[in-house]
Amino acid sequence: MLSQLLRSITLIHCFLRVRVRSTDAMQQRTGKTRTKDKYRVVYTDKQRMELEREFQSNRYITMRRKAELSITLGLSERQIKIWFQNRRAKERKMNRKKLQHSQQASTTTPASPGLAEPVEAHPGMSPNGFFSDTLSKEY
DNA sequence: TTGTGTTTTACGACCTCC
DNA sequence: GGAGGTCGTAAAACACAA
Repeated sequence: MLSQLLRSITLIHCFLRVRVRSTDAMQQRTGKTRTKDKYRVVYTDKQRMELEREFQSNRYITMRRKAELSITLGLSERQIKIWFQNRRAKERKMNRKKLQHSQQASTTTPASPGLAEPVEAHPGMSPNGFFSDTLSKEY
């Protein structure tokens, strides 16, 4: 309850801060890929395909694979990390949609146990959604 | 062509683990 | 304390109906 309130406050704060963000200041920071003239880049089909293929074989990329992909695709490790984060978010979103549809379709009949929330393919997940490092730190 | 909805990069705040 | 996770969001890019 209290934590939810705190979270809402921080999100509002984040929102307001982002609204007044200066791209000039952003540009001066190191390691950032957003610049004044390019808010974001569009990845090539090859980059997307390779990232997607890696994602299909493993939802959580290892440090080694990240370094390898960084070289072969010409992206920074940070970009690869964020791509995987966004890709997992996309998958969760799709799963939620599917779940909603299946629940709507079966409002008269209770959903089968197998249709419960699709499991995020991460064995070390703790109950509140966070993980215990086992996978992503392997080499 | 244009208005509108969706998807794709990129980020910050916060959290957990070591 | 740092790395990397989620969540929510901004804004560019894209898709598509009217």
